[in-house]
Formats: sequence, C-alpha cells, structure tokens
Amino acid sequence: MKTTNLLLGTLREAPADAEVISHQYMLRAGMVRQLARGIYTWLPLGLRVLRKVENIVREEMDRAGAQEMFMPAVIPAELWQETGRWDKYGPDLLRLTDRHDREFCFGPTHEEVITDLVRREIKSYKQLPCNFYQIQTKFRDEIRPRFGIMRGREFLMKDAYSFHLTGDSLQETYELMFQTYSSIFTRLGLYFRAVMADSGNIGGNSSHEFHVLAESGEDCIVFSENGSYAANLERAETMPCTESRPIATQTIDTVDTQNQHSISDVSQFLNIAESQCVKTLIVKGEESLVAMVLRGDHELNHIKAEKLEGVLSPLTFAEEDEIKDSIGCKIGAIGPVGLNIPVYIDHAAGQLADFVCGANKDDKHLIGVNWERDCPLSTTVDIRNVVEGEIAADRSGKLKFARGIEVGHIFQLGDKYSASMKATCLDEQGKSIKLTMGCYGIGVSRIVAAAIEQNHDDKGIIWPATIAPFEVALVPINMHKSQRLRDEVLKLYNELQTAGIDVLLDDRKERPGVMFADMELIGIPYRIVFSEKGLDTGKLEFKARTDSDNSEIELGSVVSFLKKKLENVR
RNA sequence: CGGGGUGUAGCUCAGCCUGGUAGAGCACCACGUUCGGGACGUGGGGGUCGUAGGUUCAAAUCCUGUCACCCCGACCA
Repeated sequence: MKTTNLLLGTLREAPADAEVISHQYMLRAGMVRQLARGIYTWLPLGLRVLRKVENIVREEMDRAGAQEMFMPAVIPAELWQETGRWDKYGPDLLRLTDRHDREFCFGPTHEEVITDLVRREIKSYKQLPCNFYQIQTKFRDEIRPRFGIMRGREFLMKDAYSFHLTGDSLQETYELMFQTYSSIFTRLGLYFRAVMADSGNIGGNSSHEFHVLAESGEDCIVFSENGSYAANLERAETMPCTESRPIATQTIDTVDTQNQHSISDVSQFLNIAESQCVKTLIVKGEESLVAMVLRGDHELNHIKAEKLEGVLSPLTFAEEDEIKDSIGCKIGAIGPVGLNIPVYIDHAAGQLADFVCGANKDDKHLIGVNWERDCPLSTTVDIRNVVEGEIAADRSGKLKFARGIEVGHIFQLGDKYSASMKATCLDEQGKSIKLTMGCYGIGVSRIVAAAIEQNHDDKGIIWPATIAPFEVALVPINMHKSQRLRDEVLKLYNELQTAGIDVLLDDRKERPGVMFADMELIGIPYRIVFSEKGLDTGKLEFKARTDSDNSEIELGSVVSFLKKKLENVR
C-alpha cells in the first residue's frame, strides 16, 4: 500500500472528548471515527488491524476444531421469549419492530439462535460434542458507552457455543477453549491473565475471564503472589475466619454521635479504628428489607450480596424513607443490634469484639458491642470485596490487585438454554438427553483498543507485529527530486510485497519530519529510510518502533532481514 | 436513570460575563521559497455559532425548551 492511496487521517490533536489513550490514538491515527454514541466507522487503517486480530482468532478457533458459521444479527423476539430473556435482559437489548409489527432484537449474544439451530440439526450423540462460532457485529445498548472502541454499543465479537452429552465432555471442551484463548492472546502479543469470574447474566456455573493488564482497565483483578489464585474482584472469595473471636472486655453503652454519619466520621469522632466499627447496609429484599453487616473498612460485594436468599436481584439499596419506616432512624445510625429484619453478617464482621455500630436511633451509636451477648450472631457469610494483602482463598499467598480489560470470557452454561428451549438428542441407548452447553466470547474490536492501552508511548501506538496494520514503513526522503531514489524504493517495495510482507510506502510529497511522525503515530513496527546519501553507500537506515536509535542495513539484504524479523509473526 | 459539564470551520479553542461587522492556530487549495524530525511567505475556500422558541431596534452573547456529546455512579466482550 502507498500512503497516497490510503485514507491516512492522522490528526495532530486529539478530539477533546477522547479520554483514554487508546481512544485518542485511534482517532489521531485515523483508525476510527464516531458516528453516534458508542458507534464507530472503521477507516481502512483501523480495519486492517481489526482483520488481523480476527484472523488470529479464527485460525486458533479452527485449530481447536470449532466450526465457523454466521448467524443473523436481527433475531425474532419469540426465541428470546422462550428463554425468558426478552423480559429479563432489560434496556440493553435493542428492540426493533418490522413493518408487520413483529418484534425483533439486534442480537447482543446468540445463545438462543444457536440453541434453536442445534435442536433442529443435532439428532444423535454421534454428532457431539460440537463447537460453533461466528465473528459478528453485536449491539448492546449500554447505559454508558465510553472510552471509544473499548466500550462501544456496537462491537465486533467472536462468540462460540459448544454442545455436549455430558458434563465431562463440556469440561474437556472448556479446558480446550481455555488453552485456545491463551494461545490467541499470546499470539496477539498481549500481556494477559486468566481469572475466575462471575458468570453475570449469561448464566451458568464455572466461568473464567481473560484480562489484558492495563492501568485504564475497568475491572479489578486479584491474584496471589505465586499466581495460583486469580479472580475478578467481583468473584474473589474471602475465607471464613478460623481463629476464635476475642473475648468481650467492654460493656455495651450508647454514645451521642450528633452529625457523625459515615464510618470515617464516627471512627474519627470516637477515636476508634474503622476496622473496629461495623457498618450496616440496607438493601431491598423479596419480602422485607435486608441488612448487610460489614466491618467498617470493608466494601460490600454487590454480586455476592444479590445471590443471597431473599435479596432482590439486581441489588438495590433501600430508600431513605423506607429505612425510616422500617428501622426508625436515618442511614448514618443503623446497626445490627435489635434489628427486626433479616441480617447477613460478613465473616470478618462476625470476628469483632467490643465493636462500634449504629444504635438505630438518630445521632446515637453503640460502643463495646459484642456478638451473642448483645446481638444474635447467625452463620456468617462472604459478602465483601477482598482487600489487597489478605490471604488468597486457596492459601497460596497474599493477594495483589491489578487493573484489567476484559477481552475474553468462557462459561460452562450447563442446561440453562437447552432446558428452556428443549434442545435434546438421542444417546447410545436411544434415550433422549438434554444437551449441556458452554459458551466462549472474545471482544475482537475491544482487543484493538486494549492492545493500544498496553503498547504505546508519547509518539503514538506501538503495535505488536502480529496485528500491526503494516509491518514495515518505507520512508524515502526527497523522492520527488530523485529518479534514482524513486526507482530503488519502488523496486524494494515490490520485492517486499512479493515476499508477502505488509509494506506501507510513504510516497507523499512531505517533509521527512511529517512522515516520521505519522509512521510513529500509526505504530508501524519497522521503518526503513531511503536517502540519496544511503544509496551512495549502499546502506539504508533501519529502526524498529521500539528502538531508540537507527541502525544500518545493506540495501541488498533488506528482504531477508525483515523476513527474519517477522519470522514468528506468521 | 441520577449528578456534573460542553456544543462556534475537519481538529484544538478564543469571543459570551458587559448584546452591535464571526475570529486564531492546525488542517485543506494555489503559487513561491524550503526539505533528515510535525517549515515559511503570499493568496484562497470553508461556519444559518447544535436546534426550536422568546426578549430586543439588534442575539454566538440574555431567557426557556429540546437534542447531541463527554465525565462520575449501577451493565458487560
């Protein structure tokens, strides 16, 4: 490709509304342009990267024996009604009506469509296990799309669905997909981690996420020192305390705490550590309000909380006046003592003795409170986020935190969809068996953004060679002035193309500085500079995007040199 | 949806407070000089100031509605 034949829409300044680096650079490099909120056009340069990512994903999926297909983006409502997700999925589902007033949605995920297909096509255990995938545009009407391509409403996703007769077979494919995902992200040149995850509203049991580590990541991932434990913060378990609770030394007393509402207010006011206070959060339950009791310095884990019996899902905090009606005080003064609603107590809170809590009377707190003596202690539960430094649930060491961008997610769905959609097939005995399912997603377009978040400097993008839009940039200096230079550059350009190398020749009539800056901004991994001076000596300048200085290379050896550099890309 | 903010040329922004001829830099076009790290000069094209209404002799500017976009909280690849 020559730059004069490429829509090279590089910008010197990033649009003001681009917040994260990947969004800024994708706009500045001319990879994408926004059409509407969370909806983008991929320009030729960006599309080249997207396609390379897509191809790596495709190759590895094929290698793992998955079969590619292509499902419709627009899905009839009936299928979604069959699984109940038409009502459950909520406003993220973009709903459409056709000219006959028939309802459809733009598919945000395709469990229903594939299950419908499989229940029609798969009749015998001999056809199992099977794994189908597609690479397709999805639409999720997210509440808040942000960070450009990273969280768009329309995005490109690889989604795969496997079907099995037994759980063991599912487990086998699940593990194969785990390996496949690891190969994919390795080939993409990304620094990533697989972590245990919550399965969210896709449903199912076992689930892992693949995260690209980057400061701007929206997720917090948690891992132990030796790495054997790794989980999303949403999912990371805390351990029940094994030591026995300290014995009570204080007597319970009521203190005046006027205008002290938050845990930090109260702990400062009473000069007591936050960890010696107890906070009581009130959420909506199925029948009444429900209390969540945590140590003052801990945070409630919403995912864990909404899975508890009697708690409304999605987790919703009680309104101020509901609390007033039910408990009789304001939010800043609630405590577990004498509460007349169901109470869930976190493991760590259950370990406290002589603690401080709200008195369920405005402007009053209790001090010297002890479980059992002053307040019944039910079985404690895990309802908080783990904190950095505590011991991992598998006892493999202290936990560390990192930020991650979720680029892949694999689930064992079990029979969630096959049951409601009656997807069965016959086993060896001719008996009808309900199918067991797995599903495996990769955010293809998100990977492009994640790769930039992880690989950039102040000059622009630094693409891993496997997904760079071009592998080599040829930058001739003053080509328009020298026929000899032009001939030599074109000769090499053709040779590189013949050798199957993705080469971009900057044939614009620009000053060198402009060309250098653009090639660096768009992140081409290797650059070769042509000049009259170089031709005289038979040597060209070579610089990798990551090099700080130029090196020399013989004109005649460029092709073999680059081929060697790019060896492991292919 | 709640809270905050912004809409003026393709991009970055000034002008608005205090109403009176719509601006700058970059980008774009032409010519010339430059030419190994985002050059310079001269000339040029491009904006119903998001949109609708109101106040006024007069609105980018003041008022009201509305829409879009961005940021902060609950969703997810």
